[in-house]
Amino acid sequence: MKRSKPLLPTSSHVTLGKVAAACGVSPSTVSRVINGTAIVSAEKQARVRRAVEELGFVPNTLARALADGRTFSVGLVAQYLESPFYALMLRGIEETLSAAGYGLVVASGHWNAEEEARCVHAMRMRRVDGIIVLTGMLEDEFLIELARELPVVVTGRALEAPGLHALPSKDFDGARAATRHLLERGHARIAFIGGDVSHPDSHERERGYRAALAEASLGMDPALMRAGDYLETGGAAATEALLDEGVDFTAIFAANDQMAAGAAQVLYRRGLRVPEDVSIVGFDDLLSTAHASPPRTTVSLSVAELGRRAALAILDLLQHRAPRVHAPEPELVLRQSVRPPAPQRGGSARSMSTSR
Amino acid sequence: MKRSKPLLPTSSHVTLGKVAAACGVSPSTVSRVINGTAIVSAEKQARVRRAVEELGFVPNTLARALADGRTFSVGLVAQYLESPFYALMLRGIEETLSAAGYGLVVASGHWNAEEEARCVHAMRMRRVDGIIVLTGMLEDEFLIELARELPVVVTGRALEAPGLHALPSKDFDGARAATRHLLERGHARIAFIGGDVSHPDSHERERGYRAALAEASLGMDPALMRAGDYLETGGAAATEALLDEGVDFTAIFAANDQMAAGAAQVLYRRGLRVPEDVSIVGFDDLLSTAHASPPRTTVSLSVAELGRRAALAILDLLQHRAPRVHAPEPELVLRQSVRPPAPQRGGSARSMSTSR
DNA sequence: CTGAAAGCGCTTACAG
DNA sequence: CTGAAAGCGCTTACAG
Repeated sequence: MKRSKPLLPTSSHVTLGKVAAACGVSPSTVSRVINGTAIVSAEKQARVRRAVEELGFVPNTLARALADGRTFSVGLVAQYLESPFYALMLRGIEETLSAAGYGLVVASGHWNAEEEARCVHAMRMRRVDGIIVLTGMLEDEFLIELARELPVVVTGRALEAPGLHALPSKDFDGARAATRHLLERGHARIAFIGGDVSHPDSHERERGYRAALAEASLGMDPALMRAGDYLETGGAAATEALLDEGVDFTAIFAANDQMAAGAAQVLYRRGLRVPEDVSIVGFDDLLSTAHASPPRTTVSLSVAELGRRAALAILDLLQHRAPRVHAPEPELVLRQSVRPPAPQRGGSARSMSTSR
Repeated sequence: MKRSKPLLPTSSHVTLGKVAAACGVSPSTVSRVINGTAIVSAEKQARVRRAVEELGFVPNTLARALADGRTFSVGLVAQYLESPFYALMLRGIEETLSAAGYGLVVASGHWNAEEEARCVHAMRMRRVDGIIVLTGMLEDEFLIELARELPVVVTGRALEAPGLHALPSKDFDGARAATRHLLERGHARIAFIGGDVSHPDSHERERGYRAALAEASLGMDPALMRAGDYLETGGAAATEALLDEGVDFTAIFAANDQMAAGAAQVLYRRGLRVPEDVSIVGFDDLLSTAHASPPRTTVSLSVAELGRRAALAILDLLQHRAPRVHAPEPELVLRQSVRPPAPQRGGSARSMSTSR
């Protein structure tokens, strides 16, 4: 059984000129039928299409870009590509851009302004039509100036400037909702594990926690507030400290899911059960959070959808339309890591941990 | 306080020609100093560099590519970007390519040959210098033909052809090691949850399981072998079936970590503890596996490192060197989800689950 | 060491 | 409706 067509019936060596020669029309005409950019007689259309097919012509986007100034590709400055958070974001972005015929050039800045600037520079050399920046450490001013050169979309911060669209997330609201949830379930001693303070959202998440406590007329206990880094190890370390110092708490609100996972792990190791002994709420709603044991309650940022919207925003900008999109509202996702605190017959996290 | 320099001292509108005009040399000379492609008098070098600096010249990679045929970018055909597995891979690839001055164009094929072929086509229009394909469903023949057009690296399969380098992983060995580990710990009733059968590696992983059992002279019990899909939900469903059907088992070997997470979740929900009641071993060593509660034993494929090597391989190919790299050896990572089976005082998974 | 010239593969006014 | 021509921003033999 023979194939009627080769599997890969295309060649990069065939040029528009050769196609033109092959079917006896001018290059201009070939260009026009390929791009549908002008009316061409049906007869020539057919001839051209056949030749394109037969020769396996693969149009050279670079040459096109050089001629008309558009590369149909956008640059993405991410931070840590191995992070499940960026993975979700990337999913949404790639999906949307691909569907619109755009290519995606990615680079990661590792939360370092200089690296991010290098990424931006590399992308400009490649003449991407626009750039999406995922939070990061670049100064607002830098982005504003960049947006004078080409369309820019940035997530995770609020910013207004010509040619620039920002998609800030309501971290404050989300964190407040998470904390309120714990309060409503009867927790009064809620530990907070903060994010990396160099990330702007970590302040907002902490503010949300503080606000909810204040609304409940609960005083702030510094012993309950722990520094973290948005990584599992940070969540684990903070939880260990909490336990080792004998701090009294019945619940933990971690500023992201990765830290919540680290916290859960330490509790597990110390023989404390979630949610029987300690309740936990995280933030972000990573894929793995729903599949933890037990599934963890968290604040969903709809990260993949955020990515989609960032992509839609850059697409708008590229078409000279003002983007209307904004980040999805944070949403509390109830799962099984929260329960009212155990009655105080010596069952707080503290006494259990010290009793071991 | 004023800045001495603007934050973004570059402009895409400055061309090499303008730089040349600005400092009174020919474009050729500017090109030569920028690329260090020929000896230029120190005096002119200095003049050119100053002009480049002052005008904020950003070389146009596209024009360069058109002139000399190299884009310095490579295409990556991934499958599901939101998957933690691809996230790790991407990390390793981007890191290596960036360091070498290459750009990365990503697209996802969603385990669908047609979509993957579309990705490949889009990348060839962009004239990437080479393509990395992460497993996927493209026929071997397709890749072989593609490699005649440009360098290709493919992970997850064994394949030899000119211009192509494959990085198959030893899934069989890994799976056998995982199963042996369970056997050595005294488990005889080991359930196996298989991967998506359309992925080539799932067969190898199943073969490894079978081989280990055979070596231990244990008969194959079909009731212990469950179909999965490499997703948490599949692992959960398989585990539920196992429990509901009252199958007798003391351990589970899941063909990947995501299914292991799903399995653990179901066990948790049914009141079975890991590892006290049931031991679990997964595969891949995703970031979240080390941070599960309890941390799960798994087979590490060193995915990020695999990504790095795939990138090194394409770099070799691009430099007309024969790649020497191969995938890292799978490695059993011992954590806390395995323990010898409980003594048979009615403590098997089966009796516990039915006693609830 | 350096410049003028041709060419990379397209697109797009400009004239029919 | 269609073609010849110029131009996009570089690089690279080719001659000094």
